[in-house]
Amino acid sequence: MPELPEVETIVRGLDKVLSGKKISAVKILNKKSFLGERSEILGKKIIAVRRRAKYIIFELERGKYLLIHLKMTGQLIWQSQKIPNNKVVGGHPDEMYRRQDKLPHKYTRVYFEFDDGSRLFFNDLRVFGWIKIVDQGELKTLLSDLGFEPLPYTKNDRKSGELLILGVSNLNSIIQKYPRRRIKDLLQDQKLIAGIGNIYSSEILFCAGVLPGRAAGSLTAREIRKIYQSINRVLSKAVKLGGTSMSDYRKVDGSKGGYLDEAGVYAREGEKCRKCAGKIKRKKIGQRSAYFCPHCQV
DNA sequence: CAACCATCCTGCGAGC
DNA sequence: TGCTCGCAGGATGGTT
Ligand SMILES: [Zn+2]
Repeated sequence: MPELPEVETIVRGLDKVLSGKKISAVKILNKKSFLGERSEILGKKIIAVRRRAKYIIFELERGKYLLIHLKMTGQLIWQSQKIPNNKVVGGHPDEMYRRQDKLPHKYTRVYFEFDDGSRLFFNDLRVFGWIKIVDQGELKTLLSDLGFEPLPYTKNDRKSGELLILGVSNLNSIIQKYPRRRIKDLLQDQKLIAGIGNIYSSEILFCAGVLPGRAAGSLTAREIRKIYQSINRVLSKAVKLGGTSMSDYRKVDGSKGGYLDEAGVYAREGEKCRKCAGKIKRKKIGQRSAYFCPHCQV
């Protein structure tokens, strides 16, 4: 669920509040959601929180890491002990979660307690997500197959350096290498470009004016440039809005809503296109719904 | 090689 | 009311 903008948002928030805190307890409410021996992280400090693709990485003391994937419905909420309104929320904005009041609730699978009494809750309705204890070697292995990071200057894994950032020439090479694959599928392939999922692939292609089912090899140089620009525009706008995750909590905070309020096509089947008078269509591409405007996209 | 399928889970809304 | 079906922001491993 959460894609790059949502993961980036939660990572920025958590890095601020968790850096320097010591893990004093780990409560595992669902065994499938936590992989590893919990004693390996008890008493350890969190040095930093960052991400690579849609993976969240907690760097701990003495070469240990917590690797987290939110998958479809994962959500992280940090809450201070003294001021419950002082919180950081990110991940899935599912309605189910909004109906729950106190934490932990029925979808909380794991939570952490820190030395200052604050807590971090991992909620995950569908139990696809997980938290895994790894060392540096395992971390590297698990992340080794990931492709380019689409956005520059975000908080991805700095140690891997600038080589990770997607440039227009990289996009060209990818398209040349897989000319028969559909462009939406390429954009979502984590081994090629890391962090784009089902919302933003549709949004990017709407922005670029390209139909999601187009074979990569049929794209003109101009269209490829437009797609490249759209990747940057759509994702950076979503990051600015805090992803799609936090609208509910943002309303509580009196601030603005998330990206989905402004989505051009995603989950808007049958609704009016924002650029023309036509209606948004939905079509299965690679077993997932692709949304597009048949008039604005060619 | 690309497209399709099932799988891991839980819940919602539409239609009968 | 109760049932089935399709759907949901991910990723993997298998088969045509
Ligand atoms: Zn249109």
